Amino acid sequence: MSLNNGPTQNISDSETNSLSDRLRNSGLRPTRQRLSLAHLLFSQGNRHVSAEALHDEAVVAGIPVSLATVYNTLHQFNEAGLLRAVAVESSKTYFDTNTSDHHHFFIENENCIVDVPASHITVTDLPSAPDGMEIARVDVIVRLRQKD
Amino acid sequence: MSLNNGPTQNISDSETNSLSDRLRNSGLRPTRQRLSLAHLLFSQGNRHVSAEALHDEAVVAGIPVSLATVYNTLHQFNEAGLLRAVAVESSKTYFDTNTSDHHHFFIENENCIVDVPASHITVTDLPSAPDGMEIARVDVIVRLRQKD
DNA sequence: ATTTGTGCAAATCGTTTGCATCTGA
DNA sequence: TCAGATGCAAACGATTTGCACAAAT
Repeated sequence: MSLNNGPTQNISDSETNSLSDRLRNSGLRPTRQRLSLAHLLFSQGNRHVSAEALHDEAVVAGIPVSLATVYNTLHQFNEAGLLRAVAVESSKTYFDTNTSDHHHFFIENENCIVDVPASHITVTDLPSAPDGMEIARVDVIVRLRQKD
Repeated sequence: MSLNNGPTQNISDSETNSLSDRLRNSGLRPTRQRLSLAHLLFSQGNRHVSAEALHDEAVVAGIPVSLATVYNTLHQFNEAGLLRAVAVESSKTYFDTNTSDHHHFFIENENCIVDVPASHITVTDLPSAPDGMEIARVDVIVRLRQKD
């Protein structure tokens, strides 16, 4: 059993250690909250979460953390390259735990993001960036809707 | 001179008539506000405006219109296909007067959207949509940042 | 006359911030 | 110890909504 007081989830000591290292390597102190959130984010394969959703999850898992801290943490993880913010519709921000080069489906009436299967989608004929600018990233969003 | 009471802009009767028809064809009553906003939007080539910006423009042009009406109008135009909402990330929604199939540059520190020169960008290897779904649209956003 | 649109101000939603308190190194 | 993290509640900006009034057909 780890030293965490509340959480009902199980985090092995070895996982805690590797998460700690990951945070430390990004210049972030491995605090209880950050470790717990990292566990929720990174131990379940690729995920696309909003701040609210992650906060709800944490509360359900018995992790004491405020919404403000969830926002802080998500942004810090994003800046550290542990996560990637995905822009779909400007109301809510989603964070993708898959930071490799890939694209997304967006299911319009469910407000749900899914990775496009790897190796699919090729973008060609990219125009060159205007003078003094460079291309930071190319995002492709394939918007899906219910047929009929 | 048209019957509009306030606006300092010049809208010819023939333009008013064609805008009227366009609105009517979309099932929208050609009211003073909608005509004036349509004029601002469609008489200056391709534009990418936010609700706030358009409202400011209208106020400067002497068009009496409330911000709420600008929001309503933009959404109605969007639904009618006269405009296209572009989602980037800045927490603000931009509306593009170019409704044809094309893509965008997004200049990161200026929060500014620019059309990618026509005929550029080809997307291939598109995965097929999951069962019961169809592709509504494919959006490509080329994010630019200042070099160095 | 009836339906639809408009303005205003208040309400809402996602997100950020200020500040006192706590915690990890 | 003490910089850095957290929680809370209040502040915020963009957008929406409710309702009385005005305008279009």
